[in-house]
Amino acid sequence: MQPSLDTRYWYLRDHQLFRHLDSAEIREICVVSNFKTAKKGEIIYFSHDEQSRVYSLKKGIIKIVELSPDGNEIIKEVIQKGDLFGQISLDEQATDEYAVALSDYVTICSFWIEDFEKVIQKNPSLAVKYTKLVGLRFKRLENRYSNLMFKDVRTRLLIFLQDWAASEGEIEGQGVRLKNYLTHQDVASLICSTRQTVSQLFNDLKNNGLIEYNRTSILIHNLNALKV
Amino acid sequence: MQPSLDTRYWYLRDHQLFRHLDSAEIREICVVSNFKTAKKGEIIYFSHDEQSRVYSLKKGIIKIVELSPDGNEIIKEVIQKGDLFGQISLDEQATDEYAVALSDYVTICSFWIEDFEKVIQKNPSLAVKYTKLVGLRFKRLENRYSNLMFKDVRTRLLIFLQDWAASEGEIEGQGVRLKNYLTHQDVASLICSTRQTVSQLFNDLKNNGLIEYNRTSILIHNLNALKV
DNA sequence: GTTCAAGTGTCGGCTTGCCGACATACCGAG
DNA sequence: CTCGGTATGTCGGCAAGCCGACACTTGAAC
Repeated sequence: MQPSLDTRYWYLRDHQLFRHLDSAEIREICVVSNFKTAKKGEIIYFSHDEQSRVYSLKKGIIKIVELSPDGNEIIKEVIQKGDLFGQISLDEQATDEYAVALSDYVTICSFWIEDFEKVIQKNPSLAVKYTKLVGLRFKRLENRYSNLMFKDVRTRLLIFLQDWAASEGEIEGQGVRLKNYLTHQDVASLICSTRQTVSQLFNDLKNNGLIEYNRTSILIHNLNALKV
Repeated sequence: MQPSLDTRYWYLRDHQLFRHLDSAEIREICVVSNFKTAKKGEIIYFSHDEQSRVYSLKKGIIKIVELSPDGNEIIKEVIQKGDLFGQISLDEQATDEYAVALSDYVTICSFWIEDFEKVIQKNPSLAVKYTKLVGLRFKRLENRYSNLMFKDVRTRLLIFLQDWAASEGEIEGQGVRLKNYLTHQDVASLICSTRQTVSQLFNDLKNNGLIEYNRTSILIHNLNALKV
């Protein structure tokens, strides 16, 4: 069930990638866009047709997951509103990854990479913006990689919390509050550790008075105190 | 000492990124290009001016290195002919990384990212190609990342040898020969391990009759026998 | 309210592979 | 040839953190 052209128009117009285009250009892009919704727990893409697409998250939160050979899941990324995912490198290579909705009311918008390439070809400034976005994602991954190499689990968790707080935290008194949509297992998978270790570290932090938390929310009393 | 415009022209023309451009376009790019050479052991870039550049390796082999907070070096990538490196995300963000020539006769070509952006603006099809190249690097990094998460050191070394053999190996009888320009320390840093462990594993492989090696060359008797 | 599955807390044992220490081998410069 | 610096070989001790096991908590479904 596709939303009306108008709705799509307003979403695209709102996206940092398309903001600077004029309305005729946006309308053109509208035509080749595809919208989809999902609710918590649903798997969002997997099939082959859907692997040749670039996605953008309009609403909600999702995680990108890949299964390891031995069946463990690795979370490659948590995607926020506005982020791009899917075949952002614009090649056709198949992957084993899929996306899972972590919240209700997930809405995503997607393009065939062929269509998207055409759009890029037509809008040089879009080309530059897109290139930079992909580059940014590269940097982010590089960062995770070097953390994994150099920091122990505890430090990785602290960095993870800081990043999370920086991107989504809401200031509350002296501290920062996070809406917690991740399980310990999720966090473990994001920082390359195990459920048990994460659970233990969270309790350490709690006992040291650095955070409060429950299943739905995390309160970091003082961001600076988390600094390594 | 810059090579002649002609030399530059032929190099750029040869690069997969620019191959489809016409000669006038390439000449324009020539003007903003910058060439540099180095020999084994030399450090290639470090300063701030040189961090706002995109590089392409014309000849030789180099490694991209970053120092960890505690002084250990992490090899982020071994760069082969034609590969891009440097500020490929096209932002200005400073990094602590630098490049070291692993062979003699290293030649690199670079662009100011501002210039490069202009080139992209003029040739949006270049943006698509560039994005795909970055995407390739992204995939490679993702792979390393998931290996690091899921495989033990021994397996990572085996995978590393297979990849190396696939990209540079020369068939010799039943096996594959590699020109060995990496020290155990280098290999360790690439697969996230330590010198000692790598040394030990290499000897295991040798004792099991899977490989022969010395400082300058590695012979893998049978690639399939390395398969995990 | 009851039920049940998913998420969390906690405990030891155990393994990997890191680390320091030191010996040895190799190679280019003089 | 000798020297010195770099690369490699090898050992044992040690710690991080993984893993299985199991109990407890929570919240949504009925």
